[in-house]
Amino acid sequence: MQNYGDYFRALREAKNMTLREVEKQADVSNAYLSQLESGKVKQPSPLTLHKLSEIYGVSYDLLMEKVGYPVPERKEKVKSESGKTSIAYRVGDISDDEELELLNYLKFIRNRKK
Amino acid sequence: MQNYGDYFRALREAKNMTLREVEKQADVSNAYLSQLESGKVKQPSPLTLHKLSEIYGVSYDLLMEKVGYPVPERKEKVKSESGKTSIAYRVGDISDDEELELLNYLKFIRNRKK
DNA sequence: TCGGTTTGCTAAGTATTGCAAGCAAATATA
DNA sequence: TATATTTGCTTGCAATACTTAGCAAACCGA
Repeated sequence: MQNYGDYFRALREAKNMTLREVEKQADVSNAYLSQLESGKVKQPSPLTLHKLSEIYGVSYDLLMEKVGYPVPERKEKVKSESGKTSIAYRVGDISDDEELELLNYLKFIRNRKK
Repeated sequence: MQNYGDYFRALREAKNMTLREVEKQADVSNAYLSQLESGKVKQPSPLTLHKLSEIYGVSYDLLMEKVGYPVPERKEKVKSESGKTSIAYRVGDISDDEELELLNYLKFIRNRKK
C-alpha cells in the first residue's frame, strides 16, 4: 500500500491525460499530482480524492480505501419514522427512556420557538 | 454548521467524558481535542473522525459531512441550496441548533440522576 | 488550610498537504 | 538547424493537523 502513486498514474495514463489536463479539470496543481504519482504524498485530502475519482471514473470510496482512510460502512441504517434511529444517529447511542425524554424536549423546543 | 467544535464538545459532555478519557480511548491528544472543540481545527483527518465516531456512538458519515468532506454518493441524496445534504436524506427533521440543544439536554439528563 | 490530583487550555514544535515558480528534456514547428 | 511549446518534475513556501510539555484554576481528602 506504499505505492498507490503508481495506481494514480495508471488511472491518468489510461485516460491519456497529461498532468496539466488533470490540473485544469480537478483544480489540483500539476506539481502536487506529480508528487502524488511518485509516492511522495501520504494521504491526499478527501476533497482531492473526490475530484480525482470523478475525473478518472472510479469510486470515491475506492480511492479513500486505497490511501488508507477508514471507509464508511455501507449497511448503515439511517432512516426511521419514529425518530429513534434518527436521533441516535446524530446524538449517539441512547436508551429508550432517554429517547422519549429527548423527543419530548424537542417538542418543547419547537413550541417555545413559536 | 459553522462551528462544529460545539458539536464535538456536546457529544463528549453528553457521554460525561473528560478530554483525557477520550484521549486514552481514541489515541488523540487532549490538547488537540481541546483545539477541536474550541473551533481551532478546520478539518480533522478521517482517521480522527472515525475514532471519535466510535467513541461517541455517532456515524462516521455524519462526522465527515459535519466537517465538510465529500460524502460517498448515496441513492437518493439531494443537495439543498447550502450544499448540505437535504432533510429528505438526513434522518429526522432536526436542525443543527436543535441537535445541539438535544445534546446539551441529554447531558443534563445523564448528570441529573447522579 | 495544605498538598496532591484533575481538568481544560495554551505555547511551541514537527510533519504533511498543497501551491507557485521555474527547470530540463522531449516534442513540435519554422 | 533553430525556436517555441509541451511535459514531468523539483524546490521553496504557507497553511494546518497533531504532539509534548506544562500552566492555572478547580477539586478533594487529611
